[in-house]
Amino acid sequence: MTAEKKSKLPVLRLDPESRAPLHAQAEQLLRQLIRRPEYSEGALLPDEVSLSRTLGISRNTLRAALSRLVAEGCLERKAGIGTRVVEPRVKSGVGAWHSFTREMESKGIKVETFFLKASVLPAPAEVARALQIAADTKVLCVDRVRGWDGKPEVFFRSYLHPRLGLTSQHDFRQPLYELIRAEASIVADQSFEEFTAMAADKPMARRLAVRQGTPLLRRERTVLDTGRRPIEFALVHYRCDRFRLTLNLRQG
Amino acid sequence: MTAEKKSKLPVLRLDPESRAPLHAQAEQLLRQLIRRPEYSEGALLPDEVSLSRTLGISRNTLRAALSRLVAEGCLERKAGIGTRVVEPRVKSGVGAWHSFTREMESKGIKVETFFLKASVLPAPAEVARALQIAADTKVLCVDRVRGWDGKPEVFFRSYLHPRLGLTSQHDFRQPLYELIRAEASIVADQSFEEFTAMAADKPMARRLAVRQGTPLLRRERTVLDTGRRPIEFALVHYRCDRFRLTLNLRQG
DNA sequence: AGTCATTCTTTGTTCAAACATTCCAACATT
DNA sequence: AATGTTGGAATGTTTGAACAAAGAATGACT
Repeated sequence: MTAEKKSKLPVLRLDPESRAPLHAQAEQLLRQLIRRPEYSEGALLPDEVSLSRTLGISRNTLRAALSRLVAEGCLERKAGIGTRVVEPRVKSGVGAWHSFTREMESKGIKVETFFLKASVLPAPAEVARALQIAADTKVLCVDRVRGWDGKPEVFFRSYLHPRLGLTSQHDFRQPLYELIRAEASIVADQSFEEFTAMAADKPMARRLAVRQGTPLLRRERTVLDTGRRPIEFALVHYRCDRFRLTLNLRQG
Repeated sequence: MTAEKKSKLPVLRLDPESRAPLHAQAEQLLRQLIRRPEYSEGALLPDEVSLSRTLGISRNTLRAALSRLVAEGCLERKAGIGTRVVEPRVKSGVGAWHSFTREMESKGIKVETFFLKASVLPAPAEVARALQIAADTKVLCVDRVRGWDGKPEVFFRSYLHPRLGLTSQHDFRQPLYELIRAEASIVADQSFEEFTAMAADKPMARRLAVRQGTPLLRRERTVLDTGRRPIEFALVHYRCDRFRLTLNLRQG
């Protein structure tokens, strides 16, 4: 038996008096809906056909509202599965990196990955905390650079949990998550994230081919597996002049 | 006669071989299109009906692509006018604050503004640089708090250029840009911005009704007038638990 | 000349319908 | 038990159509 409960159809009613468009009203109702406790734990929403019938609007109109909530990071849709509320953690609005790569490619940008080096070293305190291991446990640290048109744009440093059994002998030119998936765990699309602004120090400036002191965006990211155990702690640095942060109101 | 040229229909062709959805392909083509010089200065795009015919897709499918570019800030649509390319300057991803207020209200959130205090003081170095005035020139500093449901969410500190002729006697409970507009300049929708993460110090914690040390988002914003002269330098502080930053690739 | 109503162009909204794709679960087969 | 197949349920894609609303241009009237 699954932990997923099929949710009963909630009572939702639009205001026929309002001059606001139906998709806007639906969006607002959905916002209220997913703030309710029964939806706050990543539960599945009713399917689109039922929901549109409940609201008395067409499926297209409902989907317009849903799409905006998805774009905002409040909801997540999967074909064949359903629509679920994204857990209100400190989560990326961007989603996992591999989906970002896909998104880039859909925009006609071919992302290239360069492997720099892999080394085994005692976990720094911050890394040990994120991976839930004892400090100074040996972890694998992989440095990579991504970019396009031959120019580096993003620097990745990944600390991988020892449980994965990866060594510096593996081929890190292929996508990291393929490697992890092949090796052991299933990567869950969950992560805790944090952004900070900083200036490029000397090694970082070299890696990204920018001048020292260039503004960078530092992103910390902890990726979990399906059992909610930490798999990877990543430090990612973006060039501020190539990436943009936008501010959104958080739900709930 | 207007400076607007009605643009000729550009030649755009989708790839019938591609397995990518039509709306994604259209989005990609539009991205290339608006990067061309004839569209880089805020020119009007061809109307939706013609464009959809040119692309060989339905108007609905085209609009899906357009809507994403609008949401991203690349395009701007107005009923009765058309769709124009947004100028690719270093511009807020959020747009001007008053539009954010409007957006909030469209979501059913009534934004309230509280005026705290206005004082005249010598410009700190950072402020002087942003406003392009000599250090220690007397400037007007206005502190305000915005929020909803009676709870403070955002703290604003605005330093206003002396050229505007505003004094602490003005009524700062009304929207600031109305005041500026009435007083002198025309506010251009242009700004330079920067985000930083920080922890709440004592006075900030009091203003936002949070505990000291709460993570905050600090936003610096310089607003220009139509003549590209600085009007306002604003320091805005958001509660990290209520607002979210998302990462986007910058256009251009 | 100025003002108002009309009309045209353009985006905004909404619907119904059909088919494709993805995933899961149940069943059948080895 | 392991594997393969199939069908159902969900989202994804796309179309055509009609009308609403906003803005600009036109023309009529004062």
